[in-house]
Amino acid sequence: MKNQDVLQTSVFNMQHTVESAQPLTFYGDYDKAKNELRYATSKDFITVKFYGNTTKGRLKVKAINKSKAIADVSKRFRLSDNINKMYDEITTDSIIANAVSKYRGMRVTLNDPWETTLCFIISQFNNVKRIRLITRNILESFGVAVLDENEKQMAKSLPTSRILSEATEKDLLRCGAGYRAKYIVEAANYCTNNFDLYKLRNLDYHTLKNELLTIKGVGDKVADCIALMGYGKLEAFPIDVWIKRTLERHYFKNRKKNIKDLHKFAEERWGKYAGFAQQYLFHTARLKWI
DNA sequence: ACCCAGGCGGGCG
DNA sequence: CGCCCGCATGGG
Repeated sequence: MKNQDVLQTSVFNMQHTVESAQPLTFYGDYDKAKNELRYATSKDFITVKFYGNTTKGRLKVKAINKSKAIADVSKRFRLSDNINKMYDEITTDSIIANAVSKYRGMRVTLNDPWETTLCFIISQFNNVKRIRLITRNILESFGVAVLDENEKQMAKSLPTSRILSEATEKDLLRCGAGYRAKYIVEAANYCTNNFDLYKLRNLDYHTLKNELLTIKGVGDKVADCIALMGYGKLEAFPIDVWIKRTLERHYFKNRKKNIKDLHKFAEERWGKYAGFAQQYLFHTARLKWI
């Protein structure tokens, strides 16, 4: 069929999704004018272009293996989620309502566990621009060539943990990773030789998070990011500086709260979709603060 | 020049 | 436990 390369969407906004600082978007290439995203998987180079509006649209996918690419896009953007139900569950107040109204259609993406781990180790005590820079440098230096039918390189995909376990701290310093360089090498070694990220998919959220915390360089916040965007645990609620500030400002009259209390607050208020709520609060705070 | 960034590990009390 | 500090690097 002619339309095999098209995915129908409803309540989907690619721009908000891509611009909200998620792993796919750290190493993918997004053209805002065309509303087109290009990214490499380990086996293909996918171009996905959005047509239509948030309420109703379609995604046109180009790749060597189109059916697999379609499946990848659908999974990454979580297109089969009942997003309206999720909005109903998280819209507890005007703060969230405004964020949802502004960024309706923004999805929490579902990414490869190792890629997510790598991206969020890099993210710590860093800004989005530099996360993207470092990720791109690692992609350039250690990425795996993705070939077309004629054995010609189309792109590079992010290196596996095995590949990065062969790298040295110095190599990663050259990529701009700074003091995180040693965390990356250690995590790559650990996830290659002692700890299989791909066997954790069936764990419940709390067990998963405790497992992830055994990786050096992964603390409370990064573990939640990995659980949320690498494993799809929507109840995971990463608390970074933006979320902490925005919660304190809007829900605690600017009073300082500790991380533990904020986790408790988020769990009680947004429950199993706390991470979904978090993405809206984060994106709003990051773009609009001051 | 100074401050900040999707925090974390380690050390100390 | 909880708290506090140093940490690499580039952009505003």
